[in-house]
Amino acid sequence: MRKHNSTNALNEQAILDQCGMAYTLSLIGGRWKPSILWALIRNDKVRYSHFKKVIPEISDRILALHLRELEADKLIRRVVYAEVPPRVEYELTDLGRSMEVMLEQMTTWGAFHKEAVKGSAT
Amino acid sequence: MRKHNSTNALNEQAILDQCGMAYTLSLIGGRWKPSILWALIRNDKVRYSHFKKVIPEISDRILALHLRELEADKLIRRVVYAEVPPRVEYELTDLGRSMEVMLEQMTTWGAFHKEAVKGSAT
DNA sequence: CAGCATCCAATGAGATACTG
DNA sequence: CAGTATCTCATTGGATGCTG
Repeated sequence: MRKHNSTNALNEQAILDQCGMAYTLSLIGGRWKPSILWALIRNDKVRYSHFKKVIPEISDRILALHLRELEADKLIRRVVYAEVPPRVEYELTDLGRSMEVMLEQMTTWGAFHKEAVKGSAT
Repeated sequence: MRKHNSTNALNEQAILDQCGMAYTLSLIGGRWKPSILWALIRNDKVRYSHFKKVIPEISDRILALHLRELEADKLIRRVVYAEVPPRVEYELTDLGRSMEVMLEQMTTWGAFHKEAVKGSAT
């Protein structure tokens, strides 16, 4: 059977359900989500254009897409100012803030791991 | 320019370099890696066939592939017993153990987030 | 400025069959 | 038992151009 309705997607669903860890990964697992989150953590409010400044390589599509996903996951909030030159700011929600420690730990561990591997890790 | 040597890959490299968080994600970011790691955390030694028991949906290819990656990243160790019926056991390295707390935190946060979103998250 | 829409490329994952 | 090889498909990410 070649044409099933995506084993991949089904599998993912199953995993997300059974393992909170995979669930978490799915929330922050986009290519650029770490960078976006990071920018939000360091700055209270971030404008669309600011994202593009701190993450120059990202494309509009991906940025907008990831922002929407994060918003849908209640991690960030989108604040629109109905002004003449459109202005939109993004900020972390409480939920978003609640993952700061986790993200910092990931950063720390990542650095630690990188060191260990470079050296003579077991 | 359509045919560069993978912007995607280059981007990923750049991210990994600047952000330990993304680096960490890249280590545990495979579809099944969480499950594999989880199995390793709960059991000291896990045989190839055991993985397939606890993760029935995984295919041989992906399992072997992920195991190799984790091994390359020094997170797990592959112990081969040159016996008549081939036996191979996998276990966490010290480095692998060092991420237990992080993974647990991710699990906890994931559960927390799931609850929050289900309710009336901000 | 902020952001969609369309289209294309690259990666990751799955099925199946075969081997030491 | 514990894989490997090949091949295909799904998903994700990227480039470009257009709009309110």
